[in-house]
Amino acid sequence: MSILLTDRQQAILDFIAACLREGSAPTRGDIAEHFGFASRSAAEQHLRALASKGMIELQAGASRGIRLTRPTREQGYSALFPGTVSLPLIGRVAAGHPILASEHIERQVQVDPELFHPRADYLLRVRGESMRGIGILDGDWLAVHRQLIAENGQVVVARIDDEVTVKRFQRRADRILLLPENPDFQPIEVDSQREFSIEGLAVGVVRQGFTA
Amino acid sequence: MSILLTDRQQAILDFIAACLREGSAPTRGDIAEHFGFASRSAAEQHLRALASKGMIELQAGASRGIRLTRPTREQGYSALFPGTVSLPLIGRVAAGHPILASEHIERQVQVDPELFHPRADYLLRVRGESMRGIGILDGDWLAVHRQLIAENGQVVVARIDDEVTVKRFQRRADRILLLPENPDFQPIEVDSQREFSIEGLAVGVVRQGFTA
DNA sequence: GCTCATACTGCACAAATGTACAGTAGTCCG
DNA sequence: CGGACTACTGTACATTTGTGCAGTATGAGC
Repeated sequence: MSILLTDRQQAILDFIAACLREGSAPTRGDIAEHFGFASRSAAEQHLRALASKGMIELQAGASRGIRLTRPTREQGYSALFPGTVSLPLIGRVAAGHPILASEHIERQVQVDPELFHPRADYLLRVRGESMRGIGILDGDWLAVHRQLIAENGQVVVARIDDEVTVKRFQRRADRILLLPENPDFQPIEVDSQREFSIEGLAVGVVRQGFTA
Repeated sequence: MSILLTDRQQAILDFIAACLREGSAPTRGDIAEHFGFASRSAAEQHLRALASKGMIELQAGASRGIRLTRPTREQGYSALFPGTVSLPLIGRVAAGHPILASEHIERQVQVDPELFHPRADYLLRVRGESMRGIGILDGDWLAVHRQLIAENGQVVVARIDDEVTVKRFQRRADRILLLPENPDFQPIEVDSQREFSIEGLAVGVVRQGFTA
């Protein structure tokens, strides 16, 4: 069995997504009626196919028990997943703890992770003005995609000796530079003495309000 | 009949909202089981009460046919209404047309309007660098709350002779000033010759990505 | 040609579900 | 006290719905 969906299956999946957007999953009868099937069994079989391909999950016995599982990203199904339309907001990161440790999560924020490219995994509360030059201000929420490597010039969330910071990444032959975007700040030079890791890539900003 | 909900009715409503967040509305049986009712009729009657008070809408005959109607905002039901968890993104605003005219809407963006205070009504694509000083860059999406008046110092979306602009608002005895946040730009002075109106208050920013 | 997968029709049955009606008990109010 | 309202129990029945089984037609691949 191919993992790819047939046109028909894709159409069924789209219809299910549309129904969920409207409020509730379709019944077999709804699907049959919409596609002009004379029999609900046709719908049932399509659901089985979609389920076996991992696109949906069927709850046995329950009416309208259809859930989308893994969203086909490019279609924007993500809006239908309660768990995925929100992002954790990370506040003060304590030394020695992973960023996403639950004690750092201030709240869940209703922002679609798929809004950003690549997808955002969490929001990090920015402290300081070192990146003001590219419009990242103190208090802003930085959308971050988790990844361990970066290319020169990318804006990253990095950890140096247990301290988390946002800077532009620059790898030289012999050392790593973390560049601020503010003339009032000095570049940070990372030598091998210090523990260094990249936590993620900055993929966006969310800001609430403006000071008058 | 009071329009206010009893404690029990509020609890039922909360449960329905919770179920919808999980994916689908509850059946009478689900409600009865959750609250320990021996009979599904108890659930049915509560649903009737909620429906007659306008809190929910019942679809006759359909299983799980419960919809929330008016969200009690402060409870965060807004997340359950497909129409209210997203904001329209406004692109280029054509002269002479209201901002929210449908031809200006580029797409719907999954961002919770309640994230901002006051609530955001739409997102406006920012053009130009005139507000760079407070971190509003070219291409950013400005979250805007519709309102027709503003106080001195607030960042507003204003319309001057059919042109839409984002500036800091300053009312003087004899004239109105629109102040940029960028030394490369000059303040705009609005005299009585020109048609002027405030479209809304800037309440936040959403940005996708950073240029390397 | 045979086999396999897709895409359906048709029938059937049991469980889930919506819904109506009758009745009990407590509270609040005039 | 009687009446209205809330909050339930209990029974019953017609649909709606999920689900299984058998069968037809079509196209792709060997």
